[in-house]
Amino acid sequence: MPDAPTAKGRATRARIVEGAAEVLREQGVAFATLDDIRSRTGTSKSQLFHYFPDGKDELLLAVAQFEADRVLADQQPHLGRLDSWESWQQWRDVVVERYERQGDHCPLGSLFLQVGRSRPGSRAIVTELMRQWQQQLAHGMRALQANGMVSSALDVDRTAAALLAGIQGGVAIMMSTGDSTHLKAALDTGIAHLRATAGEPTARKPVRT
Amino acid sequence: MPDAPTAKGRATRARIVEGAAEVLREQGVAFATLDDIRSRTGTSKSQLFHYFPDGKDELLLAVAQFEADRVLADQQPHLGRLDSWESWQQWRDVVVERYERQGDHCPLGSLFLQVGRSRPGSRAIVTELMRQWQQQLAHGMRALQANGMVSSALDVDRTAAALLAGIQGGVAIMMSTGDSTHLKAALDTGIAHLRATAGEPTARKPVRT
DNA sequence: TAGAAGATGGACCAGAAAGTCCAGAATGCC
DNA sequence: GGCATTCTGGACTTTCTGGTCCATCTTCTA
Repeated sequence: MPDAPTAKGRATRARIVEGAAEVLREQGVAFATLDDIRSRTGTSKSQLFHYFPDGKDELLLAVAQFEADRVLADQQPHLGRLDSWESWQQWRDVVVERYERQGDHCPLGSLFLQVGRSRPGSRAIVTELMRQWQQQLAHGMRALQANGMVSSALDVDRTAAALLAGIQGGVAIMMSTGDSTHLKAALDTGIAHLRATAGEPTARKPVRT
Repeated sequence: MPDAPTAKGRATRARIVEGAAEVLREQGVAFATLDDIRSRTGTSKSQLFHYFPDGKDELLLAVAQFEADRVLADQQPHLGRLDSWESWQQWRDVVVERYERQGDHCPLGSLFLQVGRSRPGSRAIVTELMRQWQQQLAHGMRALQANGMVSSALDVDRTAAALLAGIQGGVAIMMSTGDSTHLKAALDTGIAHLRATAGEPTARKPVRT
């Protein structure tokens, strides 16, 4: 049941997904019950199973997709325009701010664990998110190369992969410890690494916390 | 009940923790029941609650500590002797190999989610693990500095934090996608970043957080 | 050796939560 | 307006699982 036939149905379905996302973010996937979601969204049990016939797993998967879409959307328009040091810096700040605001909860990570890595669905969502994210980072790095701001010898794909890993790990550590130091370190070091290849041995000091 | 009075009791307790760790790694925390653990370890319900009076949460926490201890132990002795490029490379290989073998399951991450970040216990375990890990990385970097192989102006703590974040993220991505590319990229880029500072007496300005 | 403390087995309980079902209201379509 | 489809409400069932309880066996100690 990907789409409901009527407008009313679609609205209800959307309400369920969004409300479920809220509940999951607040309580954690492991502790959220269908009844919590039901009461939060003002729906009945039958509605939940009407729109998600395969039950909780299907709903969780829908929420995962919903959250995954937000991840990249929240980084725009900066992520799409990484063609100057300034825009990289702005993007960096947005990422830090977004995850600091999100607090100590990773909707996607926990959803993934709950639904189970075996399910192709959940894996596909995460894989695709990572692919797009990394691709946009790489695109930004190539833009810098085109502007002569970064060495053309830089292995863009590997560097983008490393930066993405740093972000993910920084977020993960922040979820665990409540401290965003590692996220900032990963971002700043990653950007510094780019700058270091610019060919200028002169130092820069543009990073702020 | 941190320790059992008799040797037999201690052995049973250890058997429970180790068996539980196996079950959790195989099935995932979300799907493992006390009965699974009970049958795997050849114990009875009463034994479980005899050694872990606070029930499942306490057992999970003990398993988390058990797994956390293994993480650093598995990286030794390399992690403790990061004083040459060769040893860094060996350590890098061990980390990749360890996590590739572990497959698509992160015992610690899922345990953390299940027990709940609110609990001080689980947070403390992860925080302490990250602290020690990062400290050993920083120690290795300082050894390189002492040998003149890395610029003395390098902000060791920040670089170590970034590298740690990269590892965590690389592992997380590997869990999700089954691909260790990001982990390798994070490690290799991190080490390359160190090497790049080798001949630079003039330093980038370190950034404090 | 006898009593106490610890360890073990397993039946039993209680609550929770996913999922089912059907009646009835709303809505869209001709 | 009337029929068909969709949507909604909520009671009910069923299964699962964490946790309790107590009787019994083993081990240690005085």
